[in-house]
Amino acid sequence: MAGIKEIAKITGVSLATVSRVFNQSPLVSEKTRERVLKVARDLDYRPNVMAAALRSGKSKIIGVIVPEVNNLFFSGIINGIERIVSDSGFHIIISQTHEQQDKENTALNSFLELNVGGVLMSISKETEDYTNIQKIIEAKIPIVFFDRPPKLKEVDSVVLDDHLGGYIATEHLIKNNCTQLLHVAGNQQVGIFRDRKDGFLAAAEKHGTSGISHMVAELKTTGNQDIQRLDAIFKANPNIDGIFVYGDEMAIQVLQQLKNRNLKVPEQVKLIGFGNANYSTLIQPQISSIDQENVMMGELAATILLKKLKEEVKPTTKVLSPKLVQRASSKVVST
Amino acid sequence: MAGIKEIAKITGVSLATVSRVFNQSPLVSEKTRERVLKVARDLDYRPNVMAAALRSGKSKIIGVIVPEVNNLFFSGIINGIERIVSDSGFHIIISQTHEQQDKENTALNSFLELNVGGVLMSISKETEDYTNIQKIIEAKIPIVFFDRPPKLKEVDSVVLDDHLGGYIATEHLIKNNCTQLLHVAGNQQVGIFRDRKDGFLAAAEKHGTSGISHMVAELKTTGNQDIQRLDAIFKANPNIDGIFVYGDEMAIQVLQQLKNRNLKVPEQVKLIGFGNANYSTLIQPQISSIDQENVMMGELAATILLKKLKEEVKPTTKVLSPKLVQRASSKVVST
DNA sequence: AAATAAAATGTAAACGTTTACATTTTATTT
DNA sequence: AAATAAAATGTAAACGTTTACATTTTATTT
Repeated sequence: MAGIKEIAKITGVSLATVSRVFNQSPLVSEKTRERVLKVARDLDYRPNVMAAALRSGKSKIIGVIVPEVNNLFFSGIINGIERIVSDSGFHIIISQTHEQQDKENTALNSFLELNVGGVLMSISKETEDYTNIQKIIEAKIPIVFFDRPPKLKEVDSVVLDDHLGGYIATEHLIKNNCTQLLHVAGNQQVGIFRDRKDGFLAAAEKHGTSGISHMVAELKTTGNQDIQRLDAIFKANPNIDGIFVYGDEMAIQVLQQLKNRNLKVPEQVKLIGFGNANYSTLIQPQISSIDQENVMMGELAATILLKKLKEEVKPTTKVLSPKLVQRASSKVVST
Repeated sequence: MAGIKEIAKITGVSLATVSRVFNQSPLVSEKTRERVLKVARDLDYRPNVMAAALRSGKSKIIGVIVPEVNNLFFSGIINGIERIVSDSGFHIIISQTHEQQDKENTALNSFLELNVGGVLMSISKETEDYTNIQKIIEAKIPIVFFDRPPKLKEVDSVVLDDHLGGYIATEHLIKNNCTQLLHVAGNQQVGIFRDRKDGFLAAAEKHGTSGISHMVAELKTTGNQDIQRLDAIFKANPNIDGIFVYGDEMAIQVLQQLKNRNLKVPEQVKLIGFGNANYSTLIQPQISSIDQENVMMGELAATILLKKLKEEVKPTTKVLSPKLVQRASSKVVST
């Protein structure tokens, strides 16, 4: 495998100049640049990233940390990241935390060992201790957070306006003539679920004067117990005609329960989820949802990171607006 | 950050000896080993993987290539790989092909640039040209394939016995009193889908003498056209009482269609999918499926790779047996 | 045309390891 | 106890880049 040395010898130029060509240094004349590039192409030259990393202390690797990879939301983000990073010469290394702080720490330490050039991450639900994140920041490694930033100031992040998402979903139900609203809320420990609920409450209360009533059912456990609690609520409140569920997976379960109670969706009850998961369309009726713009989130986070790798930029927080995706489960049916 | 040099100075031993300690060389006495490790711990020493990679020509990175990361099957494999690799000192780098040969090539070239220590991969559906895979092999980088090996001899691979999977699924239906069997088959270009169909045929034909009849509907397009063809089949063959679908996602669609035709599952028709996807349990009735042992597949592939990294081993092909997961959709209902 | 500034190139050391080979120490055999 | 073999350690070069600093070349100013 040819190295910078051979190229230097053949073109009759020094090592430094060849190196400059590959690092897009402006300090090299167009003529020699072309000559070097030609020879490099002829020799099928590939820069040795390890050597460069060793000398410069920075590798051409971007570390990505997500809670889970098998998840439409995060895999979409990854796709967005890949798209932006792919032709920047950087490599992506993905680590999963499975929502565990210690796995997150392991990943961050890995990144330090690899001298990654930058980090893109969404912190785990469990994470409360930021010392490992601070280590990255202290090592002057640029880091951009997406979806779930830590509670630190002066960090770059790209987040979704979950409050707006909850608001949009609720308003959609109201516009489609629902008057007795129910929000099936997720674990309120999690910030985004709180925001969705608050969005629901804001929309419901805004229209409260015009005969709209609303209630919230917060789910705590996972599994059957929740399902039973919900069923009790449906039994006690047969007039519910609009349901906003905090996530699509649970929305499918809710749909199932409504069917069991012989409630027609969307004729009697309209339903909307959150997340725009792919399985929202597998089931009949297909479930309306709130799209989280995850691909764009990944693209944006990666774009900000790449910019930070080039120049000093002030920390920014970018807030994306979720979008309504209407499907059969919330359609107005003319009677 | 302390390096090998500081440790050498403090312990009064040479660079080489320190290096040997960290590379578990047997050529170092217990006494000095302990002394070195103690000092290393005190200094919070972390080996510089870049330097090691540069000098040795092999990095402590394992490259993993999967078609898609947002997929229960592959993400399970990744989890299995992570579990095995995690405390081996290796880092994992995941690339997706999205079933495209050129993305696969990009990933493989990336791996060469990074001088990965080993590769774990499942080839894309599109891949027919193996030159990039050959490059890896020529570079003497150990490589282990999982689920979809290339048609090359002398390669290590861990695969699933899809034929057996099809057989098990079909026999399960027969045992549960189905006599008019339908197999909804996937694209027969794909080897594993052919195997599943052949397994179905083998099981059905074995019992053909005892009044079992069977038919196959091969799906070609994706989307609505297939659904309509299937519906026509259901209409023309109202006696079908046992259906084996090539995959869980399609199984959900089939269940939907059966419901639309007011056919009760499992009372009138029993249904089983393939893949044991998580959404098989979201819907009512929960769908029986064939588990692909993906986590074990990942663990095995990683184990084989780690062994190859240590010593020369002959290429092996390990065949895993899929397992029946019975749920409500194929239960015998006492009348 | 000489003096100066700017652009382009070159020199050589360094990044932190690994490893072939050499040497010393320790254990084993005669 | 000397001779030999095995185990442990050491020396020094090398992996392929980047980069601070020095030098040369080219362009600009006087």
